[in-house]
Amino acid sequence: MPELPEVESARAVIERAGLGREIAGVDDSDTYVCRPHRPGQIRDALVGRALGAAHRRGKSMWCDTTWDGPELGIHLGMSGKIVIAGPDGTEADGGDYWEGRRRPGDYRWCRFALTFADGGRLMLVDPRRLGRVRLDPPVASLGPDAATMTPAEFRAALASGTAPVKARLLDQEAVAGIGNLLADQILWSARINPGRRVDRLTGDDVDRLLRATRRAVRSALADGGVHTLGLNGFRLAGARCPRDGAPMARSAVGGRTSWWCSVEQAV
DNA sequence: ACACGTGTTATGCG
DNA sequence: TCGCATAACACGTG
Repeated sequence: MPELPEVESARAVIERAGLGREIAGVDDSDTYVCRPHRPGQIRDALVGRALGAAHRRGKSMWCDTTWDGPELGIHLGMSGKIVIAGPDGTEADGGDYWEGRRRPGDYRWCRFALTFADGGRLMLVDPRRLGRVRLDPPVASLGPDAATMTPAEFRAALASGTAPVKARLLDQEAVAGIGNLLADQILWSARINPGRRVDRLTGDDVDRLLRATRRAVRSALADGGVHTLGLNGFRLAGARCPRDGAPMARSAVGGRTSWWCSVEQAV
């Protein structure tokens, strides 16, 4: 399930296998995934064009389209995956985070598809349908990308308000790209309780959070996903902190299940 | 049967 | 209007 690193893999596969191929057909019939567009609206806007550059900011990605066409925005939601098939049906896909839950050629959960003139297809495969495809997606309100933000941008994201620090890390308008697993990893790495209010963070706390964020994002990008991070396997009932062996605590913070070391990250 | 979920967003409240 | 909390969304999985 995608956070920034998985979305970057999806963007890269589009860049590698999806650009410059003439779009001959579009299946935009899933009105939930393609909301607020009407069926056929995305098709009419894209047929005859091709995808240009593939961009990403946080967990949102979008492609330019040729002939001054609209941008095509794709969000993977909780369970989306990009699959690109060549004319011969050979697949390229955007990462292994589905861990074998889908076999090549299984398109039961295809919610959106571009059919190229060469016979290939670009698909959004998404069991839960929380992914989203839309023209000219609004990305201006997103915060700086967690992979490329400056220290000043990160400090600014934490500089005002009273929200729990984890809720702020998850706020895509503050910083774009951090999801639930990445947030737990960052807070564990920086030894900060997820419920700590941002106005109670010291300068040193913020510095540790910045370093932990860079480390976690870079590591997940290099290793292929958030499930490769150190806390993986320790967000479980009965788990003990891999650093000091203390019990891992669990509660909901920022509306999401959160795990932290009951000793190192005590309030 | 039932609770859970790696994301987003509409709604409600102070 | 702002900042924050919560429920809702859809649906497969354990």
